[in-house]
Parts: sequence; C-alpha cells; structure tokens
Amino acid sequence: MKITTRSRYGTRLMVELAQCWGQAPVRLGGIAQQEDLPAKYLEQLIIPLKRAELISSTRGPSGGYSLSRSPETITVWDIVKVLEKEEGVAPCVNDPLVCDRSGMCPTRDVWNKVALAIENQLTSITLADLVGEEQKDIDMGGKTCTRKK
Amino acid sequence: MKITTRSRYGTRLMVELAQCWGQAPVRLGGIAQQEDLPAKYLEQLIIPLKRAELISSTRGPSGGYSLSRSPETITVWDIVKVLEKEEGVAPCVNDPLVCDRSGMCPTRDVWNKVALAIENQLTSITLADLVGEEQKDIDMGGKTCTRKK
DNA sequence: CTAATCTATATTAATTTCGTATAGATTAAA
DNA sequence: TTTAATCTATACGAAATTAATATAGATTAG
Repeated sequence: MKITTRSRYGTRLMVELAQCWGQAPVRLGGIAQQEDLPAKYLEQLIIPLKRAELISSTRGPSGGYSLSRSPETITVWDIVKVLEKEEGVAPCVNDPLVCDRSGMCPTRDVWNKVALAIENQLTSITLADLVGEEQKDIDMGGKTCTRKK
Repeated sequence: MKITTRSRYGTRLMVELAQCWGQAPVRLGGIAQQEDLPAKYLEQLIIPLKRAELISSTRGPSGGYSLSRSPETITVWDIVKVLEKEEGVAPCVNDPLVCDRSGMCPTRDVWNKVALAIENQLTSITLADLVGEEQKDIDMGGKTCTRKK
C-alpha cells in the first residue's frame, strides 16, 4: 500500500516547478540538487509528465522545464495518475476479467472504494496549495529561481 | 499504490470465516479450496491475525479456525492493518526521522492525508457488510459450513 | 563550434512480494 | 495408544517490481 518513489519524487519535482511558475525554465540539475534526488531518475519521470502535458521544456543552454499551466490547475492526482503505472490498488479493480470471481466477489468492491478514496483525496490538493504550505516554513535563500513572496 | 495479496487474500479468508460465524471451526484447507488460494500462504496470514486476536483456532482433527468476535465488530481496516506490514504509504509518514526534510516538506502532508483517507474508508466497512453483500449473488450449495440465510 | 541542456532507451542492483518446503505440536477418534 | 488430521512456525527460493545508473543522442544559446 505504498506510493512509490516515482510519484513521491515526481510530486516534489512538480512543487519545485510550481515555485518557479511564471519565471524562466528551471534546469533539472538544479532541482535534483535542491531536492537531493538522482537527476537521471527524475529525467525518467519527466518523460510521462511531458507526455501528459503537465510540463513543457526548452533545450540547449539556459533551457529547462516549466509547468504547462498554473499551479492552481494541477492536482496531485494529475501527477500520481501519470507516474503510478501499475494496475491500481488491486488487479481486479481496473480489469474485472483478471479474476473469475469479480462478478460476485464482495471484497472487490472494497478495493474499488479505496481507489476512489485515494483519488478524491489527491484531487483535492493542488500544486498551489503545496507551494503556499512550503512558504510557511522554508527560508528562500540560495534557490535557483526567485520565489514569489 | 497496490494493496498486496496479504491483505486481499487475508480479507477473503476473513469473509469466509464470517460466513461461518457461530458455527463449528472451519478447516483452512476448505477455505483455500473454496477461494482457490494457496493453503500454505494463508497459513502465514493467519499467524498475525491470531496474534491480533481476530481469529481463534482449535487443533487436531475436526479443528479449524473461527472469528474471535462477531463480524459486525471487525472492520476491513482491522485486517489490513495487521497484514500490511510495511511502512505505510510513504516511509516518512510513520517515521519522520527517515528524512531530513520531514519538518518542512509540503508533500509529506499529502501522503499523510492519503493514509488517513484509506484508513477511514476501510474502517467504515465491516465483515458483516461483506457477508451480506455476497449473499446477494452467490449460490450457497456445496459449501463447507451452512451459511445463514 | 562547443558546451549545456534536454531526450530516450537499455541495463543493472536492490528490494519486495509471493509462494513452497520443512519440521513440528496438538488432539479426536479408531 | 496409535494414527491421521489439523494447526504452528520458520526458513527458503523464485518471480516481479522498484530504484537507480549507464549509454547514446538531439537541440540550441552563445
């Protein structure tokens, strides 16, 4: 019942981008350093995030990444949905045919409800919420981009 | 973000026991057969369930397992909590010290909320709910114990 | 040109999950 | 009192998944 590093690192990456929303693109190397995450691993996460049009990029020197739309319009569920590739909380939830018993299994409905509870919770949180929260606690000095007050 | 077979099989096992609540103990072999699950694997799940006093057992021929208390008083969360051994949805949720950033990390709170959403959902479902649901769909013939109408 | 950046895939290492195997304890019933 | 049916406990192994690294390349500002 674990949310994998793909989603967790990916969300941290997106929060970093949200902090620089409206400014110049941010280098991946800088984010990896600030968040203390493996750059090469983050690169893998960016591919599906770009494909989902949550991130856009510019190449070459002084290139980098930025959010495709404003932090208020991106929920954590948007991110997790893209990065969590596997079948869901249980194999039978997405694909009832994997199990003979799906039609009459009382527990299948339980896992379905869990999946919905997670989705609802994550849909209720936007990147803007997380940026706001972080600014309560963090000192802004020495960051790659200038954060909004 | 998957609920493992430990919890899923374990819940099915507990539903089987709930169906025989108030009757003679049920053999594990019978349950494994009916649910088409590996008996040796279920045996492993029973150990922590017994330790949590959700199940009691009698040994020897004509022995077996039964619920320690009535199906209305056992929630799916009671079961999952016991069987899902790992650290939770994220390592930092149970133990903030695993990560330097816990104190100021905006995403940690997200995973915390997810954990609570799951717990709340599962706490709202009892074994009695699941037995009732199953009886809508299943033919009772040929089972180990006589199910209540 | 060239160095800094992003893009994409392949490969490896570590961990976890799933299941089996083995050895034993208890007890009803013949 | 023996035996077979059941539960108990731990150890082991195979498969799958996750996490991370490696390699090769494409783009572009300066």
